This record gives sequence, structure tokens and C-alpha cells, in this order.
Amino acid sequence: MQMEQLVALCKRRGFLFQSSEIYGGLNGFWDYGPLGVLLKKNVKDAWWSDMVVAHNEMLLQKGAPGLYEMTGLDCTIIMHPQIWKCSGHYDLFHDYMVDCRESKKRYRYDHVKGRSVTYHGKSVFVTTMETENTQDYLEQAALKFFGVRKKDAENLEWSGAIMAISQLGDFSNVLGPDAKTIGTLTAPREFNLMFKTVIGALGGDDDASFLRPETAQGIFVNFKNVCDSTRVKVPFGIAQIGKSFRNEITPRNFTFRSREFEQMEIEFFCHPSESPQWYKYWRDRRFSWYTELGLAGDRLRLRDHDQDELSHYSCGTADVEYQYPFLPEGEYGELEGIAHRGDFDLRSHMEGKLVRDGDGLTLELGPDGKPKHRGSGKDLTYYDEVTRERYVPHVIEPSAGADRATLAFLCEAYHVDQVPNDKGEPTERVSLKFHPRLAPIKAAVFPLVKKDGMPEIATELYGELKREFSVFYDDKGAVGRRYRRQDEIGTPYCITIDGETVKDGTVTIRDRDTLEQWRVKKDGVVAELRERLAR
RNA sequence: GCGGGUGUAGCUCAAUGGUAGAGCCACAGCCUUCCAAGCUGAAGACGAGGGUUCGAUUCCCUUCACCCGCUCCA
Repeated sequence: MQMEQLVALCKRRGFLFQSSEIYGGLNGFWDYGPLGVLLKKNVKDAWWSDMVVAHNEMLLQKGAPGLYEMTGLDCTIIMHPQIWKCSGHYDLFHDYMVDCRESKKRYRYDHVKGRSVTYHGKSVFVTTMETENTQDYLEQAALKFFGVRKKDAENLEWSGAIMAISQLGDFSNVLGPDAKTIGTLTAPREFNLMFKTVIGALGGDDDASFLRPETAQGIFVNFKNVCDSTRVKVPFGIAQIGKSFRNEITPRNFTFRSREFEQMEIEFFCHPSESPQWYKYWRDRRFSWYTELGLAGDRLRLRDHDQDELSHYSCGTADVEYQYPFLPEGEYGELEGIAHRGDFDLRSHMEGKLVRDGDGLTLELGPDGKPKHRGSGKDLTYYDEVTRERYVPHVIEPSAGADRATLAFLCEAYHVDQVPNDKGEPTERVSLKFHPRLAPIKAAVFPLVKKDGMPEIATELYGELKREFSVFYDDKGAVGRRYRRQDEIGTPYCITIDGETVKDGTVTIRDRDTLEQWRVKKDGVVAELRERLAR
């Protein structure tokens, strides 16, 4: 399947539009159209229902190491700035960068180190990115710049200590790490992967905050509130669906990498000793969720991260990945990550920003020997009344992208097949074979012709179905054409009112995928659809 | 952010330094008793901004967006 065809269909039928299109569009932002909003909502509703509302904490789930509870939250997009400092996002996502006009490379401002050197009365500040044997690299750079042979290196006069260029005020005499001429580095520019905003109408830099780059932190900082306000006991999970924002450098591939996107995240809290089993449970549970909803082909896979790929806090991570059509053959894109995060997050919000120290975690200190980013100081431990044990729960985090899931369902649903026309000749048909739970429109109602009482029966049935499902009414053009329209937007069932209906009260239901038709009593249509759509 | 390519109607594609054409879709009718492309009608576009010019969709500059590579990627 060509991605362009799907993108064209999405626009033509109203699934996805480029944001701000009439003003030329905005890179990395997408709007969901009338059908897209229904589709995405169905994806989110299926997730919320399957993970939270329909979860029965009194029944042992298949593959689960024990019983567990599930609950939900809806946190704000803007939160206390300190949250992002303790979570590590601030340091990781926030840098000053300098660009080199000559080499076209970009460097982290505080990583470019150098030293002033003079040769025959001419001075230059040579630089390098190397952190080890820095002086050797600086000497090479200086020799090259002045055109001096290695054996004459002693004629170079070094002055001052090796220092980062962030301590210089002016770069006009600085030689970039990969440059041949001096003064090619731009002034440092703030490079922020988090969207910065200001709180308060008169807010200045001190009131800067950020739009959340993930929904998870809202759950961690509310952990105590949830424990204190509900009767949940570990193990339990808190789910949240919401928008997140990242200033991606290269938004690309349709909605796959957007700057504004929606996440569906669970933070699952459990006892440290049970966390490996819970990790395995969630990893498999989340994978099967996708296959049950139709991502059943070999384009979907579950991939365990290699040890060296793991984040500093993680004891295990697996990705649910999908072979999106826009990726090169054999490559997969991440749909969801399931991470074992240990006690990193809760401890960070108690103690402050943590860094890895051997096998453990330790508080990161600033240059002054004090904590670099101070935590809340609040006690986020959990007390187990039965075992009389107090501990920091470990966290399993299944973090899914709602937009990425929606896109994967769209890609997987896209089919081109051959169906016979009224003369029996095979003709091409485009259909979206959505799982009935995800289909934006569940059924369409057609009066075969606009006479003989058919429209009256059709509108009555339409009104009845409309109370329960999203339904579409169509009386325009040939009926075959109406079927094709519905096929293209993925409507699983089309209900046609014909001459027989007027006589005996039966209508035909037509299946999108098999093209089969069968007759049912008009009064039984709601029950029949209800049953079929729940499958 | 860099390099290359592309921007004409909702989609696919024409033509042009001097009134921008068509097919499909969508729309309003007509005809039709079950699988698209029958008839009639109406509607709809030069990505944006600037410059050159009597006149720019066409030439130039800038910008925005998309595609391909690189770079980046919790």
C-alpha cells in the first residue's frame, strides 16, 4: 500500500487534515476531521474501557500474577516546573546549542571545550568536543590551523585553562571543532524540546513553565492523593489519556511524529519483588490488546529492548511496534512502550533528580554540592497494612500513543480488492476493514429508491439506530455507489430498505467484508447490531 | 537544522508574460427494486508575501508546507 493513497483518502473523506491548512499549514500538527474524531475516540474509548472501566478486580486476569485494581486520572497539561526538573526532562530536553556556519554542525554549548593558543603573535581559541585527552585534540586543531608541523608543537604558546565556550562572551576568535576558519560559531540559542510557556498575564522568565512532554508525571505526583482518597491497594494501576507536547526537530511521516499528540498511559504500582512478573503481564496484555482490535498481521511485533538500549532507570522495556507503510521495508515504528521503571519516579519526586550510581540511584548534585533539583520532600512510600511493610512501589508503565495507534489501525484497515459490478465484471474497491468497535460509522441506512414508502421506513429505522450508534443515512444515487462510499470509510454494515420491507417488514443487512446480505425483521436490527458490534 | 525535489479546483493532471482547461469526487435535480463511473444543472484553483513589468500562475527573491536523503529523537 502506498502511504500517499491513505493520506489522500484521509483528507478526501475527512479523517485527517493538516492543521491551519488555509494559512499554509503548520509543521507537526494535525487536525482530526469528522470521521477521524470518531475513529480516534473509539480507539481511546476501547482502551479506557478495556483497561479501566471493564476491568474486574475480583477476577484473575489471564496471565496476571494476582488480582489488581485500576483507576483513572485527568491531570493538567501545565504543571509545576519543578516536576520536569526532578523527572529529568528539563536537563534532557533543554540545552543551549551553537551552530557552525561552516561545517553546518550543531553542538551543545556547554560541551564545546577549548583553550587559547598563540603562534607567532597570532592568537586563536581552538575547540573540540572530545572529553578525554582534550589537550591532544586541541593541539592537533592548533597545528592544523596554523599549518605547523607536529615536531614544532613546542612553539605553540598556550594560555589559560581548558574551558567551555559557555564561559566566553564572544566567539569571533573561536575556531569551531570542525571548522577551518575562525568565527563561524553562532551565538548560543536555546534549544528546548519542551514547549515553553508563561504563567500569569504579566509573567516573566521566572514564571516560565512547560507544556507536559508526557502525561505520566501527573500520575506520579498524584500517587499519594489517589492512595488517600480511594481504597486502592497495591498492586493497582492509574490510567490517563491526554495531550502531550514535544518540539520535535523533524516532525515527519504523517501523524507519526507530531509536536502535539495524545497519550494513553498507565502507571502500575506493585511490590518490588513482584515487579518482574507484572512487567511481563503488562507487556503481553498490551500486545494482545492490539491484535484483538485487528492489528493481527505480521506487521505488528513485540520487541524487547537490548540491555544497552534501556534508560538509566529501567530494568526492562519492550516496544509494541508496527510496520508503517511509510517506513523502509523491514523497519518498525513504535506504537507503545512498556517499561519497568523501578522506583525511579516516586523517589525522584520525594528526593530530587536521581542519577544512576552503579546498580543503584543516587541524588544528582549541582556544582555547589547541593541537590541539583530538589524533590518535593513529601513521603510517597506505601504502607502495607497486612505485611506491615513500608516501601516505595515499583512502577510498570505501558505508554501508548493514541495518534500512532489510530494511524496503525488506519494503515492496517486499508484494503483494495476486486468486487463484481452489476454486470458481474470485477472492479476495484477500496475499503477500510476496521474492527467494528473502531469503525467511525457503525451502520448506514439506505432506502433502495425514494418512493413507495421506503424513505419513511428508512428514516424511522435511522432514528431508532441513531439513539445507540453512530449511523449514516443515504438516499442519493445508485445503491451500489452508496455501498462503495461506506466501504471506503469502513462502515461494517449497510441496512437497505426495499420493496420486501414494505410488504413483510424485513430489511437486508450487508456485510462490508464478505458482501453477504441477509434479511432480518426491522424490529430486530438494533439487537442484531448490538450483538455484532460487541464482538 | 542542512542538501535535493515538489506546490494549479477536494483529488489526478493540462496550458500560458495578456480572460487558466479537463476528468473524477462532492453538491442540486432527473432516471433507477441491491453493489461505483447514465442524463441535466450549478459551483470550485495558480501555497503565502514582496520585487521586475503596462500587465506575473509563468521571471527573480523571501517564506510556508509536503516528499526523499542526512542530522536529531524521552
